[in-house]
Amino acid sequence: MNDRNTYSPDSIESAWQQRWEADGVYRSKVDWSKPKHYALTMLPYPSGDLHIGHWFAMTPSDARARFMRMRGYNVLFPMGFDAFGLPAENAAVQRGIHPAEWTYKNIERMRGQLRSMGAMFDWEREMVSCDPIYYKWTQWFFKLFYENGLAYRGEAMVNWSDALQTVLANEQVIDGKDERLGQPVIQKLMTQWFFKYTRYSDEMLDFDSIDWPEPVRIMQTNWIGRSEGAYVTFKTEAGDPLEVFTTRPDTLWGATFMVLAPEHPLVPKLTSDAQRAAVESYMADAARKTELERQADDGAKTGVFTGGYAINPVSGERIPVWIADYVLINYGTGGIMAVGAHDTRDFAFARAHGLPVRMVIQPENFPLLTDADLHEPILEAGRMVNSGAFDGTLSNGEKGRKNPAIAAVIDHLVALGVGKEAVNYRLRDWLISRQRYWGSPIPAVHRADGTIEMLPDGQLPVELPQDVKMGGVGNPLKNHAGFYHTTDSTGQPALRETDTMDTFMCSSWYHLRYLSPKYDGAPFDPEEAAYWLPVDTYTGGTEHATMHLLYTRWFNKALRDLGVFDRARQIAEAHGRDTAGVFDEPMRQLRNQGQILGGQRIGNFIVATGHIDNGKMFANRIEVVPALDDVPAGAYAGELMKRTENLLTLHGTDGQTYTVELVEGGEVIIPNIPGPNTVNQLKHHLEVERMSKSRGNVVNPDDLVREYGADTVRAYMMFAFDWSKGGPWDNQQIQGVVRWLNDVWDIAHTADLPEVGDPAAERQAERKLHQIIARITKSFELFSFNTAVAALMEGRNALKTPIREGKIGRAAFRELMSILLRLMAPVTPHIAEELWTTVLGMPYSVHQQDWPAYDEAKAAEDIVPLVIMVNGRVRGKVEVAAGISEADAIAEAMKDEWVVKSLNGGTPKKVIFIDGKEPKVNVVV
RNA sequence: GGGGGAGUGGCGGAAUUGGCAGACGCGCAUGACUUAGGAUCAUGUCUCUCACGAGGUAAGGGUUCAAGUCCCUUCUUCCCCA
Repeated sequence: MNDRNTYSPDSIESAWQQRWEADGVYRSKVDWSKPKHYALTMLPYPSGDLHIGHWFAMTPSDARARFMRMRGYNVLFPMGFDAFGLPAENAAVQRGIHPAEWTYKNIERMRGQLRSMGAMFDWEREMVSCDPIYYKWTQWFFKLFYENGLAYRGEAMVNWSDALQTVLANEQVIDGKDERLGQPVIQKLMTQWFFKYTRYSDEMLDFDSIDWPEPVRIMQTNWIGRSEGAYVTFKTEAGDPLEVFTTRPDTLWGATFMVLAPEHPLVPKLTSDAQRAAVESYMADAARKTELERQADDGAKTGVFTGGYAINPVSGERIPVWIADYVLINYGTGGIMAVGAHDTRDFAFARAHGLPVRMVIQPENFPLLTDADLHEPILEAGRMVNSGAFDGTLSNGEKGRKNPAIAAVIDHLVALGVGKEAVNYRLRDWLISRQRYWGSPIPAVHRADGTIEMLPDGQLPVELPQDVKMGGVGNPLKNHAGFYHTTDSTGQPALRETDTMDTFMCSSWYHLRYLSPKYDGAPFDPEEAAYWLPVDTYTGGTEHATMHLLYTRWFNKALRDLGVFDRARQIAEAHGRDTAGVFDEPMRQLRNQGQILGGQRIGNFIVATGHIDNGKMFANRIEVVPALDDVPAGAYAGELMKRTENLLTLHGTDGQTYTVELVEGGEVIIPNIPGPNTVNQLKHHLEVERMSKSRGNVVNPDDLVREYGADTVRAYMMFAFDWSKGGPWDNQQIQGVVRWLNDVWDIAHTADLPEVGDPAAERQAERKLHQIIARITKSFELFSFNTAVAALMEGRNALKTPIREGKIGRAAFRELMSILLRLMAPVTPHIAEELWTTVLGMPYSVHQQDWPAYDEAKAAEDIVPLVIMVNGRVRGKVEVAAGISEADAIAEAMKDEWVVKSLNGGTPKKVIFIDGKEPKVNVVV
């Protein structure tokens, strides 16, 4: 046995990787004679190490790109790095290393790890978003948008830390305090850069031309949040106009109060002297809350009466005006008319503050209730009541003008000059400013007279200065005199813009830079774009459904309208390609993979104290401790496995699982986070989480590759999970993949093949392999990678025994192996190449071969089982010739013992024949 | 609070349009390989039943010749967003 050639991945994998690279096997070049396929997978952030989640996302995408290539497409499958962002700055602060140095070191390391996957990435097309040759064009796009009215300056709330004199990202704020010093963070209005995201709202709601998953389309649709309705202008008692947007103008007569955002400009004027103290105190509280906290619905809505009143423009009724922080100033008009009887939130607010409600829509067969009798809002369709001349008008539950009541009221508002029909969007403009160092600078200067000037193209890129001090107080770019103080185009002193761009800006166009990463005449070479665009298949996680994927669609539409694709379009048309709609969307097909979750996190423990009831701990104190040394008697202690709402699951040192519920008002103590915490806070620190470096909960793919080889890890990633779902990591069944590849290796090395085999066995093996060609092809088309690998294993099963028994002859063996190895090539590229080229001596490279042709005749079965059912239950099976006729099948079934017995001499009520590869007869008695 | 998924053996998971539930694996059991076995091979492995058979896809109800798949109610759970 020792002299047998055993499969050892290390001895072949890196050698093949080097050879493929040297031979340029995966170089993708424009070739108008072939159909193209641009396969794109979301690029990684260079956090330091590739984790198993990257393998899970990328290796199936790679396998599919390889499959497309074997099917005759010219495939582009590039890779790069989304390299700007906060973690690099954090590393700089914590370790005193420059963000650029940290980032490039990580990139270097991750390139090596990515190569170890054996993916078909074309490395000559790599892009790095923090490289000046990349961000030069990010800046160029910014300028283009600015010059065409798509970029503007506006005000927005930021998290401001007085102690650090800087703006913080949401994730740097924990429970209202900054994560570095634990000092308070407040909300502050600042002037910042925006893109006119809402410009394409309606177009982005149209998904007809793209094949994207339904959940993503729904999420984007909700995110954009188009609502049809009307603007209605109320008046304050002082006569100031007070405009609100409503989707329900048909309920205008039921508006019994109004609610404004605390920041609304009319609030000071509306506020009565009696209410002034309460209003001002409420406004101060609101300023301390983040937008997220303000919107969080805790049931009891807070709010304060201003003491002022407004006049309802249709009824003339005088109604009170309140302020509440759930109404946001930068949303809609910053105020709402409240109809408690027909809106859930307004109803809750009215009941919480003792405000009146009035029913103005009466559903059919429903009583007309008074304020006191209304126990919940009425959301159904009905007829208008209590609405003057409009009583009886049908409100059919539709939105906008399709609703007769809404249409009638809008017409009335227009006639009175107090309102107009309007469409409102939940979507707000894209705030792209970041008050951070590690991002692309904005190529603008502020002149002394307050005007803004963009730098000429020749001066791009504005490079980030290298000699900055990170981690101090204030903005490093403002503190850098040489960067901050500059001159304008006329040589006058000016201040450079110190905001940098949101990294979503960088990732909105990276798929274009892959086309020609070194090209200097434009963001991309139009010759390349003409051939490759758009992206045909984009793969990545659902977490990007509403942010990145919507930004990149917006970006693409803006570029299209600004003529950036014009040259590419001309070139494509010159090659006879139909370009209708081609440049409207960046990615034609999108598919999402799920997430690989980590196992238990090691190193953090919890001690919970309280009372135990029925085995469950109701804790009034939960403490995070470094070790379980001194556990008080009666406490539950262990590692945190899981958290849902306020329920924790602990894994005790005794192996038991404990359930802990935090009681109302119970305290949570986490050493790193001072002050009172909630169970939610534990999430940041302990929970079973997404695998990512920052959470310190990592299965290292390098170790797996060292132990099993890249092919095994690739195949396992594809085999062990439903790709669209993901799941908790577990390497239990990797052994099955190891056995499979060992078997294939041994099969390929079979030494003593007979010259002539057993024809029946050969035919059976051929049939099976042709069946799996069809199944694997289908699986790849559907991104169903686990069934593809399962079918490949069946291929092994079909060959293993007959070959060992000497029933497969030399010629048949070669043919069968040629099919199996080509089918395996996308999944396990190294072993497939080794066996194909070196062991069997077929023409290099297996990756440049055609996908095996499916022959239906070869796949066909001669004999199939006929399933005989009585009343839908299987009662018998007989072997019949494939393609049996309905009459013959029924005749066969009628002979069946069960059928005869069940009929008991009578005739069947009904006989159903189901044709197909496996025919069935159902006899109903 | 809003939105989107998902519930199938001990485990991961299969199952176009409704058409033999449990493919392919893991694990486990028994046996073989003259010792051992984290190797390999063979057989078995949804549950109950000696068996004939019966039941079974979170729970309950419905449609159908036929339901994991369609409809209604309930429960559990994950993710995203605010």
